[in-house]
Amino acid sequence: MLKISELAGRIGLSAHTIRFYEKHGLIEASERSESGYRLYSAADVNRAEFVKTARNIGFSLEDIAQLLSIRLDRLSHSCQEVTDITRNKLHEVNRKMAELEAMQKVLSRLLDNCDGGLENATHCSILEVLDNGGLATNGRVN
Amino acid sequence: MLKISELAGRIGLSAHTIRFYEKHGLIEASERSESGYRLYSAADVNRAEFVKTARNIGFSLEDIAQLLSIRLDRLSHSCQEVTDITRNKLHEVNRKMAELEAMQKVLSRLLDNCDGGLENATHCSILEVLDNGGLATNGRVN
DNA sequence: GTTGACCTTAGAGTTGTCTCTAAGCTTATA
DNA sequence: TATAAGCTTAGAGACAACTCTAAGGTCAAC
Repeated sequence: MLKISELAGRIGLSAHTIRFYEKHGLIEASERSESGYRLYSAADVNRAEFVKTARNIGFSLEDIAQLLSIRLDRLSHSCQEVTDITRNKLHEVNRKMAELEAMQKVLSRLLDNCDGGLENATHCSILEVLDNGGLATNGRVN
Repeated sequence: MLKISELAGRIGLSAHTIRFYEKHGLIEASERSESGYRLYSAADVNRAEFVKTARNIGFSLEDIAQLLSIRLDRLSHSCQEVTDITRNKLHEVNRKMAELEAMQKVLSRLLDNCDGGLENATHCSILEVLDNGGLATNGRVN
């Protein structure tokens, strides 16, 4: 049985975070010592590692809570429920990527058109674009 | 002179948000009516539009505050200061994109390897991967 | 037996960007 | 003149995922 900081070291989370996850139902200690310390069994460690892996992949704590409840009772849940969660996450990631790509393009273009020298900013092309409502080439930025 | 909701309609922000931006020094009303209503001049509107455009591009409110102070006194600031802000933002965007791309790859691969059928989740390959610490092909995921 | 590392709890603070509420005054319309 | 829409303020609440604090109990080593 591991104490909280041992578990923390093992999976690469702080003890604070582990308690935080516990409060949100993600990780639990199946026992307590006489003095009240959390004690983690091998199964607890596995569960915590599951949480950490899912977190690393990018699942939200809420996603992970759902995944855990499926994991806990695989017979009552379909494989589809798992792929749904995963697919939703992928869609979310794709949406954010598209946003970031748009930002990336605009920022790159702003930088391309501006020499960025040490002269004063009177004729800074970036400020001009911002003043004029955005880049105007293929449809407005905003 | 425009009242707050007129400005709001014009630039596509809520009056709430405009007051919020004011509190953070981004937008200001150069006058008040006798009854205390905010009144926005053409210059105020330009400034608000600048803020909106910069926000649309993805600059943070803090970035925008800096850009505004440069815009307000272009002679005392260099063009480089503007490009620095822009370049930092671009780097931040690139960093986030890389993270999202990693997530995208993992999620896609998880979905590829799982049929997602209505059968129960006993042999769900996604849960298995999560249980085993991530995808194992070219270096660990986590 | 004392030091210092570790554990406990409840709860507050952080970050960024809003979003909303309450309580009350002003303005426009019918 | 009544009513509705719009304005004011200070301040609270929302969201996600931590992160930290205070005040105190426990444990191992020297």
